[in-house]
Amino acid sequence: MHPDHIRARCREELRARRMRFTSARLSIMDTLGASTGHLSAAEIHHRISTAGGHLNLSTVYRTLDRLTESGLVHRLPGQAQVTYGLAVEPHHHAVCNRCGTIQEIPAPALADALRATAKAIAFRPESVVVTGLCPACQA
Amino acid sequence: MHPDHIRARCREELRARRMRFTSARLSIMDTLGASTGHLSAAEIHHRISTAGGHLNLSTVYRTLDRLTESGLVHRLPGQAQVTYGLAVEPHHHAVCNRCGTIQEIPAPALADALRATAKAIAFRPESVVVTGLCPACQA
DNA sequence: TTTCGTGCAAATGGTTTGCAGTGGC
DNA sequence: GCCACTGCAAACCATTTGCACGAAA
Repeated sequence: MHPDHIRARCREELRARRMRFTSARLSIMDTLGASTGHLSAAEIHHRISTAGGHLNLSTVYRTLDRLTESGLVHRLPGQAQVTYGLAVEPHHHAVCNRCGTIQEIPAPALADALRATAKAIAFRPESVVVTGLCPACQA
Repeated sequence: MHPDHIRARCREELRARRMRFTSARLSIMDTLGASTGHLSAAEIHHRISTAGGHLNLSTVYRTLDRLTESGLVHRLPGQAQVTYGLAVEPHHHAVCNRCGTIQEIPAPALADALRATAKAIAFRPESVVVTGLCPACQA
């Protein structure tokens, strides 16, 4: 996603929720936007540091919490640690039970079935995580 | 699942993998079989203790690892802790992002779409976790 | 100026590990 | 008897929390 677009969206969403637009929030959104996959809190912190930024790890955690609550960021529990990604749109993942690799799933087929199934139990779905074995680990 | 059936299956699977049939493994399998939902390591440990059994918590973890590797048990990463359940068959769950409640999803519709989608990326699916908001938390 | 957000450091708690002893095969 | 498995206690490490300072509105 384009940095300017992220900045704009971030500002807008934060304002809508009466949350302040801070550099911590922006740099985390930027970092997530610059990454193709999901990142852990530690990875985000590391990337910001490497890029010359400065942000305390506990602030990363707190900020991710707020952003998750606000719906800007999406949380994905993993085997050992939680990872985060920009909440772009219904976003489906395949997580390998052995090596932990996360890959995106092209959603269309799944989306319809999901909607129907979720409706049956009054559940409002945000994303689907399929766990199993990735191609490499099937050996 | 019936205790005798569990015991038999446990013995059989363990033997097939040259793993020993121990009381720790059996009591964990029993505990999981007696529960309708998934349980955390701590809950399993607590239930065994309450039932008069004795099993060290670290043994519970190690045993669950081995059983998971063996495919007897199924691991489900949650927000704060990992939970485990008997690996009975493609098993689908809806996990609430807010309260963490796990509910089962009647699978049929989802299962077909899943199979097709997974095949496209050569992923071998074991289970599907839908995250979102449960009915109670949609308020 | 009033809150809300952040840095820092210490605490928390689920999970892992080293080592010595025990039980399955 | 051999070696995988277990108990115990200590270590680990991701995440959380308390408090005081600093910055957004």
